[in-house]
Amino acid sequence: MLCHTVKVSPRRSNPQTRSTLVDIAARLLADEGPQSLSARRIAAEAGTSTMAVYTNFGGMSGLVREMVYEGFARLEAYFSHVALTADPVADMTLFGRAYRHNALTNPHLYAVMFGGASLAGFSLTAEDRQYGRYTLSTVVECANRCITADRFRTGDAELVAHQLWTAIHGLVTLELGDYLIEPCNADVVFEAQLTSLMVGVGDTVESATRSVASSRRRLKKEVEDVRPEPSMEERPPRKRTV
Amino acid sequence: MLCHTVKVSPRRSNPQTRSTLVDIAARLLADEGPQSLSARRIAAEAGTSTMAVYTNFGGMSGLVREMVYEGFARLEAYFSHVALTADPVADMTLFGRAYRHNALTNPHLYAVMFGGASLAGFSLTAEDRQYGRYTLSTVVECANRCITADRFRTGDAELVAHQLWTAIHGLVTLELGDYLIEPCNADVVFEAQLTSLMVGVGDTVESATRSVASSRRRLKKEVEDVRPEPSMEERPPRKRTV
DNA sequence: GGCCTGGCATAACAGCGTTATGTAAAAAAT
DNA sequence: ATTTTTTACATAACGCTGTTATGCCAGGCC
Repeated sequence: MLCHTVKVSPRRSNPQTRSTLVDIAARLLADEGPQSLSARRIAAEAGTSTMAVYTNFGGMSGLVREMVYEGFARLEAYFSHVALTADPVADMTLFGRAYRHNALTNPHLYAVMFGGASLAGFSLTAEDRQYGRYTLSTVVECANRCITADRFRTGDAELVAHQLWTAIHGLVTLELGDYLIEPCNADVVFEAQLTSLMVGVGDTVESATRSVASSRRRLKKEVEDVRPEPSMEERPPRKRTV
Repeated sequence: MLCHTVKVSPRRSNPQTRSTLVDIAARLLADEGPQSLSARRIAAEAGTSTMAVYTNFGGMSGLVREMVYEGFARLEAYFSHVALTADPVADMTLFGRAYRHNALTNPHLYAVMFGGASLAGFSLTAEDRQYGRYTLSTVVECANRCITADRFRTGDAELVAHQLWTAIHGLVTLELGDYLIEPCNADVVFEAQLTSLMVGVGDTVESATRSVASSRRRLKKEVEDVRPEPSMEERPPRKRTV
């Protein structure tokens, strides 16, 4: 008979091991790039064997997926600190700034999340992408507020959100790829693009310019100062094996 | 040694070997994706040893770089078939369509060129990126024509070109990453984005809509029907061993 | 107490990019 | 025409990768 298999729990995995592995992997990815992210390296720094990666995550792909979820959570955390003000277009452009800030803060992770960078044979599943797409719902709501405030022309908030998302994503991707240099450096293109995007979907040049300037002023306090709080669980102090 | 198979080994730089390797590598990348692109696999399919990759390209990075240049040339070939008409905005949006068409036709190659996908430890040099950025000059010229025709507001053609490039690039990247699904599929977002982008940099909604529709009609004849001519050298007939 | 079960260490396997070495053929020099 | 030099390529090895088969042994259950 196929298993009503059982909840006998003989030996629980060390709860520290799992988070330690993710922690180290994230640090390696951030500090030394995707090339240095190997099961052996991670295991060595964690003081375990490579098997820990397989019992905890089923392989390197599982560990990378864990980090991707962490990355989505971090992006959402930034978004959650964007205040909803009486100027929805300023809020919208601040979402754009938050998106870019998150990408520049975790460039390698961002490349795995959205850039299609294949890390150790890892590739996103449809479910993973749905997770990522879900983050957009905040932006869709903001687009709705822009429409009801008569700042945006179109009635399709989801479509507008996708247009803004893809545009900002492209800028960020090329910025991370060192494609944007003087005189059209990333900052210049980004600021111009924010205004153009708002105008493109219906705002006037004057209003858009004002809102973009307003969001620039709000950036530091509402986004950059956000501390990356421990997202999944409390980070236990690093385990040191002798 | 009883190597009775082939006698085809002129010692001075067999001209066939080099192009055969690039040819096979390109086919592997296109048909089976980046994972299948290994020196051993390429050498096996070419009937040579892996050393051929090193004497001809200095390593896998060199071979990948060769393919990237080929990819740039192909994009430029598409661009060169965009006619310069009396409607510069229609021309401009046709450049956008050509850009997207090129990316969808060579998705894996495009990912290496612009997406920052690291293939076998390959990464673009500043020179490589300059090569890629050079392709933009055609778009900059077109932006200039849009400005002098009073269709675009801003005076900085290079900046406008960068805005359009990054926006379209982002859409294409997310499309290739399967992030754009119903109801906001890639086609829907792309068409809406083309119009919005033109409006964003100064065109009126009516003119932009007309020009976008015009470029849609021109797409097949001026872009999709372009045949990928042999770019680097004449492709010799594939050499068959045994 | 003894079960088991499952986390993890050890070691092996297949594959990767790369390189040291050897060979033989083409080009150059005689 | 012969010798010398050059160099493309084959072979095999090195160190690396992700993954897995095996075995030990620490725990929660009986």
